[in-house]
Amino acid sequence: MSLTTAASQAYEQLTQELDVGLFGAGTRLPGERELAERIGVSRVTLRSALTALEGEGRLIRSAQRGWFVPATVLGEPPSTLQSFTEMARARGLHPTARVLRQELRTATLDEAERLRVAPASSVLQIDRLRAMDGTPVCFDVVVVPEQRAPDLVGAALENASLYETLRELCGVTIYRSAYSVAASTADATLAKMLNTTIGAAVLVGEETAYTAEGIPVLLGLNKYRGDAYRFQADLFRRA
Amino acid sequence: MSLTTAASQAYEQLTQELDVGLFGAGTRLPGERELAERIGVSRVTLRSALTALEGEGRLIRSAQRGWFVPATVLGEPPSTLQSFTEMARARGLHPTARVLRQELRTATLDEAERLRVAPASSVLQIDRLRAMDGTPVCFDVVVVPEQRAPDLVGAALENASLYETLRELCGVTIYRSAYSVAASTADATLAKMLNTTIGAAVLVGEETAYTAEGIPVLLGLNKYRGDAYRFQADLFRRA
DNA sequence: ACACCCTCAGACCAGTTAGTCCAGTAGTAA
DNA sequence: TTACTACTGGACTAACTGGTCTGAGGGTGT
Repeated sequence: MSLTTAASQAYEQLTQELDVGLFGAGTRLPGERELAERIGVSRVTLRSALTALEGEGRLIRSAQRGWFVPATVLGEPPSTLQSFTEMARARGLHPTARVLRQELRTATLDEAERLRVAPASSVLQIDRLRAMDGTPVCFDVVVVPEQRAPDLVGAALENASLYETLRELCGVTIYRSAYSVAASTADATLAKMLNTTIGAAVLVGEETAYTAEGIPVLLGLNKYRGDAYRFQADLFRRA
Repeated sequence: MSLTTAASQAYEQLTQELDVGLFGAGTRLPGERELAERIGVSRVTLRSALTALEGEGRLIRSAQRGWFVPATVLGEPPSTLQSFTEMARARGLHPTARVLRQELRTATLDEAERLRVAPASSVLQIDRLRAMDGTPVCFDVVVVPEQRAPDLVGAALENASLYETLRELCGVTIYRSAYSVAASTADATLAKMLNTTIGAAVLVGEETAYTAEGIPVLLGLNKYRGDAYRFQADLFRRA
């Protein structure tokens, strides 16, 4: 407290005033000039204190507008597209992916339509079994037109993130995905793969992924163990 | 990309709201004054953001009339969220809702926390059984704090849309919902209600709905027959 | 003596804000 | 039709904000 420097004095006083709740959450602080005068330091010194508080996340700066007390946000991340790999990492788990199949074939009529490519053109199908910390969680089928990602055909996808590989190897960045999920139950084959029982709940996700230009580049079918996965999103209601 | 200037902040928010389809294609945006207030920015700043969006062709300006979302040019699949009622209408089916329970009780600790109200404060619980053309499809539990929607307690909710009732009767408009879905199976009670078998696939949705100000006003739990409902959403990747 | 760092007051800039006034639009009632 | 009213975007102003830079004072250590 009896630190002699003006900067730390300003810092201390601001910290205390924030602790006490003198400035309500989400509100704007008084202007720098006014604050500086009240605390009894110059604006330059005041700013160094404010910047320090910003570094600690206790204040938010907005140029030409003012300093704001962060509003207590307890909200989840907004409707963002998170890949399996990213989600696992965010939870501190170790994601793995075993490739069961990776080969070229001709597209079905339905696939060609959804991917907007010529019927019977060449597509790459990839079947993977995905696990977190060794526990199988998801059986995953992906279909990509060869012409939109030619370098993916022979790529090493074992334990790799497909989204990241697409971006780094093929220069294709996924921007938006149309996603739908439904509930189903496991048949014998799936039950064996996911190490669960026949009839167990399964979450089935269908995905069509697009670039920012609106070009469809990927069809996905994910079958998650019902007790191991939860799909999250933010929805907005139309006015 | 997190420029702190107010203009770019407004731009980012508008972009996202356009992305998630908050404003339907071809519709008029709310007035500049209203938009500015909601985004928390002055009208002048808002207009610079709107002008930028216009330059990208994402908005159309019409003097003295308003700002419009261009009608979808390409075959962009506008796979926005379909509410229960909307989905039913889209298929030419007749949606109904039978109220099984509608009474006040005290909130659990968990509910109080999620709704940000005092523990043990009064909440209204509504249980409904929703059907399409007479076929039960969804069992639905909703919890609303009494203080945030006092007029809902005795309201007639039979076959009504809860969101619309909230808005018209209580002046509460839902802006965003944090939604999560998981797969499960039906127990005896649920199987009987949904007219299906024990062990059948069930899609369980959990919702926390917020106003534009970020105040949580509603907790929802929906249990859909797995063979009768499919959850759809567009997801976006954060830049 | 000197160099160095902290602090200060001041000035200027560009972005932001609240506010006012205007002209065109749309809907309604006479 | 006509007149009226409420609302819309368009334009502009004056005041204010943080961001940046300058030059001067005042300590401290060498």
